Amino acid sequence: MAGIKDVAKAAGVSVSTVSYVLSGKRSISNKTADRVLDAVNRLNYIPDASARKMRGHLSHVIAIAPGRREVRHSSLSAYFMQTALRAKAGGYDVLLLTGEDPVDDILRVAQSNLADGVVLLDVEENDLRAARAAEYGKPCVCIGFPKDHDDCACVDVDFACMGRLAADRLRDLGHERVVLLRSVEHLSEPMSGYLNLFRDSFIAAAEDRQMVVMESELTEYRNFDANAFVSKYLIPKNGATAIVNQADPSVLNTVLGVLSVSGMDVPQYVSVLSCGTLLDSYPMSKGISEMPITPAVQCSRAMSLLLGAIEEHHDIRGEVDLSVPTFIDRGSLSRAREAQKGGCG
Amino acid sequence: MAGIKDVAKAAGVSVSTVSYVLSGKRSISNKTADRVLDAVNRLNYIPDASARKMRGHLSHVIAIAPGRREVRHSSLSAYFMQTALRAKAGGYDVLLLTGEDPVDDILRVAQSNLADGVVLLDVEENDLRAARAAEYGKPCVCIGFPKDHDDCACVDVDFACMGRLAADRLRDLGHERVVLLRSVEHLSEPMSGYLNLFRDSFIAAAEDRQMVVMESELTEYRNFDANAFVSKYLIPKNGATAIVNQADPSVLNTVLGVLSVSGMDVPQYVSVLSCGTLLDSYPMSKGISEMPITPAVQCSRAMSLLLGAIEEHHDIRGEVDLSVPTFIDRGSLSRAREAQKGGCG
DNA sequence: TTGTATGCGTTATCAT
DNA sequence: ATGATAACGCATACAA
Repeated sequence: MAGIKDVAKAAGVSVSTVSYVLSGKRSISNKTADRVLDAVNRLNYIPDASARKMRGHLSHVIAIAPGRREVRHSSLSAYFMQTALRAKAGGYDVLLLTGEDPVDDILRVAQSNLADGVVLLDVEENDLRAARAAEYGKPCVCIGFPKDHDDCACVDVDFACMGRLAADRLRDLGHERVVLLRSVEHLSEPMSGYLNLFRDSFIAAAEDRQMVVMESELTEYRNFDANAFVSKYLIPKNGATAIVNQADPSVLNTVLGVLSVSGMDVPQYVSVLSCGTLLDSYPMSKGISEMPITPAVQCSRAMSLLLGAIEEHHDIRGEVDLSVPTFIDRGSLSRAREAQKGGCG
Repeated sequence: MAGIKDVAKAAGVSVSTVSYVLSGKRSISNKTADRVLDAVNRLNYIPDASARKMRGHLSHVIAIAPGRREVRHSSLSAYFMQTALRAKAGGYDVLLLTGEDPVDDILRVAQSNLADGVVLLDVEENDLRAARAAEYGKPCVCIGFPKDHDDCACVDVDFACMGRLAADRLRDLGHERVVLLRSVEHLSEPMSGYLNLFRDSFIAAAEDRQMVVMESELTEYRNFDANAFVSKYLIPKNGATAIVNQADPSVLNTVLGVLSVSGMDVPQYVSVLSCGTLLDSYPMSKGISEMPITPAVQCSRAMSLLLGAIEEHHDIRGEVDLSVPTFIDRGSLSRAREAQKGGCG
């Protein structure tokens, strides 16, 4: 591993000249610059990251902390990769923490200056990592919305808004009876914040609009019975005309299979709207319209905030950045079947 | 951020005493040790990672490099997390690279000494990252089995062996006609190495054993038609008595749905064996026996090799560590239906 | 048992 | 336009 001294020697100049050629922070004659760059290439010189940091006081590394690792989270790698991409675009690398002893890990990498900032994933309503953000001594941003966020910034989709938008959209299509399909993830306590944010807001908005909301039972994955679900909520005369899905794509897929076999076409017989999910990278048996989570958007905003805090010394503590939910039409929504028959409901 | 000087001042000792108290590399009187540790706690002192590294020449960071990010890979986060866990157990942190410009990224972090070693994920048969491992100047281990692995170590499940074991197991149960279910991932060129390793070995072994292997068409996810698959390969008189699945769990799930609806019970009518998949964290509609990929095992071995190379200066270039496939019985295998009727085939 | 001094590889501040 | 050198925070060889 050649160092700056070797380059200087090879180019016949001093170390400071080499440094300045590389940083461009003062004017250098073309002749010396060429000699230096030539030596750099010949020796394959790359500055040592630690030594560089000792002066600049920035490691150009941000830490990313997933939640407890036992939480099933199929979109986790999307958040990892998007964070890494955005970080790299800003000249940063990403350090991946494990999720066990989350606070300890964050404290260690933050206080040892291994990382310049922290991104928190899988943030729960009562999140210890967020609550203790003040101790990190480094800027911290949550992807999610913890109750106690005095010392960190929060970036998330506006799930309360999503609930209202979902209710509006279905009501506008004449749906008056809706069933909410939820899956096992909800069984773990404390429930993941955003799922409940959406649920509560959706139910409130739906009731405001005189809609009836049924909720599927919460079961273990393996015990989920799509036939029972369809029989109970969709077949009866007063069954739902629309499904709002919050469950795992696979659970939804199973339901779609039963609907298909039973001749209950989507969207003619029943409309389906999936909320807070990420279906586009997932092989669904049928296109399902969706108000998705948006890892790319959230990670991008999180990195903007974080880099602003690190490099411009912005104080981002307590900042909240909720983004308006997007809607992707994949053709699984239509007017409610009664409304279709009876006219403009 | 308190430094070692602050601690020394607060404890009324010299910096070297503080350093030695913390490292335990020479004996210290209890009295001073207590004073120092007290000061350390009071000031919340954590040594600076970069300064420490300047002496030790180890950053205690390993880089993990996923393949091209557009490759769908639902188990990616399992590899990330397992690597991070094993690394942390050895006192290392994990730096997550992005997958675009893979070689550039690796060169940068390796040559700048940001990372002490490299783990390659999503390794393809012709993998540029593995082929150029010599340039990294740091030990490198692949999870996967590239053709050119002169300059890195390889850790993987022995997929060739898995193919033989799968053929044996089915043949022992009297299955003579088997259909191989594969999914869209295979469409991208070059095909992911391990999928083909298994396929080729399975087909060869099956033919050795006088079995007939059919292969499902390769289609896009959204175009996969489970009904057509079942009609074509399972319903005919000379249809398959067993399915060997290499496809995405969701694709398999769809097939299981069709089988269930058609009254073709698993395993009474048709046996199912899933190979090279990771079903246990996945909500299948029915338990499926499996010879799975094993992220925890591979990551653990990869880290052992890597840390040995980093810390004991073992030369691991060219080493290949293939682990014997495991079998998980979830009750989806039984004797072939003809064999059941006709006796000991 | 403890303290002093040096060096790790850079960058920035002087000086030339 | 270029060179010499101090300083970053720590670990260790050496001195006491």
